[in-house]
Amino acid sequence: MGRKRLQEPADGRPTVHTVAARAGVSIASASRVLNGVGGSPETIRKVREAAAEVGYVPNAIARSLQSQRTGLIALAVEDIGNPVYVEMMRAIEAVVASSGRQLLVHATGGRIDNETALLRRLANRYVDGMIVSPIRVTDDHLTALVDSPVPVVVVGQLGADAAVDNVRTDSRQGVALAVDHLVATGRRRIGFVNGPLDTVPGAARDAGFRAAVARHGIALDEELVEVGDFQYAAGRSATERLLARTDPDALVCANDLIAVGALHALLAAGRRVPQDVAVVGMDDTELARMMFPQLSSVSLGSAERGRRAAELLLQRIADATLPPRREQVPPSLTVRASSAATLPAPRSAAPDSPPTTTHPSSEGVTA
Amino acid sequence: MGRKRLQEPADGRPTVHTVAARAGVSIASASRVLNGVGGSPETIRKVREAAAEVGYVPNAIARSLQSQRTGLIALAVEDIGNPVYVEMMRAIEAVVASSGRQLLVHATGGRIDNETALLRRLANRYVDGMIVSPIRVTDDHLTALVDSPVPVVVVGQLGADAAVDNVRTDSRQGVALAVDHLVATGRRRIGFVNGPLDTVPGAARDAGFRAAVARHGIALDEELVEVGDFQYAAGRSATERLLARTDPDALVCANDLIAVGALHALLAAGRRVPQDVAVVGMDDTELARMMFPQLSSVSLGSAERGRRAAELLLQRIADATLPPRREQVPPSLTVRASSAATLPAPRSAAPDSPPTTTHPSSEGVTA
DNA sequence: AGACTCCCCGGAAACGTTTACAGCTATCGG
DNA sequence: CCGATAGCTGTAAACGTTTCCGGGGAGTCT
Repeated sequence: MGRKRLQEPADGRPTVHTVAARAGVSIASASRVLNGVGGSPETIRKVREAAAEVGYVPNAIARSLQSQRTGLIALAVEDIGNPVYVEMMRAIEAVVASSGRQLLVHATGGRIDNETALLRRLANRYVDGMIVSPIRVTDDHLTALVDSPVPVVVVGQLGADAAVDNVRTDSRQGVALAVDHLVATGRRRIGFVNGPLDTVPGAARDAGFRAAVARHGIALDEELVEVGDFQYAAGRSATERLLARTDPDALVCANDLIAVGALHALLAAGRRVPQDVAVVGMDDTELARMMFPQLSSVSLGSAERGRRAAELLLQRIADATLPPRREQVPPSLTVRASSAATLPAPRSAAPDSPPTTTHPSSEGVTA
Repeated sequence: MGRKRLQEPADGRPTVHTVAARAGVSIASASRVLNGVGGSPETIRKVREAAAEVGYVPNAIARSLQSQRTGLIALAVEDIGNPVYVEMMRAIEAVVASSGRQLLVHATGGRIDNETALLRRLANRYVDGMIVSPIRVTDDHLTALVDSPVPVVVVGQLGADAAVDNVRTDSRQGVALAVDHLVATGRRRIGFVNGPLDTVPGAARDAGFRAAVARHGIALDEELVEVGDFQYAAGRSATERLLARTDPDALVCANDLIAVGALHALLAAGRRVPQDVAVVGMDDTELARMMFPQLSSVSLGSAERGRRAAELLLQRIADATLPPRREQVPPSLTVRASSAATLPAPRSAAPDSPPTTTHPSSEGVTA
């Protein structure tokens, strides 16, 4: 009658009230037992029994409302299909899961407004923190990052003074590794298939390529540079455009998807890889090992960056007063068949036959 | 002093109380205005103004507690790196996002206990529904599915009588398409590289392969069948084992990752594809188009299945009383370079390799 | 003018949990 | 033997929102 609270929701699902009533104790005691803090042996027994009998499962939302956290970590990346993000996601997931939390994945499609909206929406507190790997950064975006109501860690370049936890790599140096390797193996007409220049990685890689080429005293022929999206199809058509107007002996590609596209364009154009044209990709994803010939690729440590970003985030969630930190993961080059220095003898083949390639060695050599 | 409720949390973040106090109205009125239901023009103005001034953002958790839903949909798949799941995920994400919800992705790693635990954890109501694509199914699992406290849709085969929404394909028929195509192009010693037989898709594909081969009157040589995981590396080593003991003229692979591994093993063993050995993969992922030679592959409509599963789930969330439904997506075969060559029917005289006719065509022919 | 309708508003309950607080009992030390 | 202390328990507040309900005012129709 004069009960203050419905003990059994219309739903029929048991709540802590149900358990408490059945065990003949107060909800406070029930809650304490269920959380493993306090309670006499007798109470513990009764509550455990009652909970088991009614099949009680705590409501995560009510708990979150009370505890002010959800146990969810968000990850926002551009393209969930890009294997580099898959690797990063796996690494993040491992750390996040080991802290008992779950990962919520957002695909932004590279649309900046999308991402900013996401950041603003963080204010509603549905996640405890967020890892974001922005491909484009605007001022609006940056302020949204800085005064985000929940901890945010950025994977990728960011303005030097931004007060945001940040894990980055040096993709300029990454491109330099590729160029150095190609120059060292005798290549001189080195082409570059990049992603959009208005993206952070695109701009960095462009700068890195120009600097590296210049460092080797090579005058850069602008015809050797082509731009498309960071995708397979775009990489292929960009390479086709490049091949239509000039004749490179090597190609540096801004990521592995582009490199695979380039590989197809080259083979379709009758170029042999690596005999006629060496190809080096970037990100060193599983895809690089899966191609034939296997792709040389510059690792930007995406898994490692993901792992560190997740750790930074967890630390910041634990202690919001930490100063903003920045970590850097060095790039490294793995040389495989697509740019092998020593060329195996090609099979005797008709000029128009499909290109013969080197045997897929199971692994490459890390430089 | 005698205030019943703190109007301003220690946090400093504005709540609906803050807004109401600032606007000089009750929290009920504030809430109504913020939700766009009711309110006089004057009240609306005041509340909107107050909300803007304090930068109010509703707390998603409190809202969820009240409304009994979170706006989250979970997706549980075995391997987030498998492109087939990426495609499925993309399709699901599109539907889910269009309903204003968000997708929560779980990677189960194929461990069944993991998945069952996930299902049980659903009871804590953190998500409004779940799409799961189980690779193994046990009784325990099945009961967890059936009496799940929140709506669940299964992508994949499931016992005929299970009262769970279910979107499936006919992978036996899918394998049959591959075998028919290979037989029609003159292949006779057709090998099969499958995934584990204790998985649902593995078992179905095995049965489909045996039935299809038998239907063509070919006595199956058990040496032509090999089993590994549904992964690239496993596909490669399984194919190596197969090649070490016998000599197929075609390979059907249980998914595209296996097919890529097979491709590598074949090329490493000096076999030409498709001249010596034709290869057909399964799932028809982007990977199939990215390989060289491009892979023929049987599409099992993963994107379509994902899309339909998401729609079923949304419908069930809207109306829990719907009867369990089952939908089926037909498989289809796309022929590309990896199985394009027709083998001369008589095996008696074919010492010389046929001329190479394949080059990476941009697309294949759908059968 | 009175009754009826419609709309708006505020109070308060509700969602399901955790936890601060206070009261109680039992034990123990002095 | 008495006071302090420790451990357990129950009451109630709190997390932030939505929503039911009743009251009141304005407008309309008879």
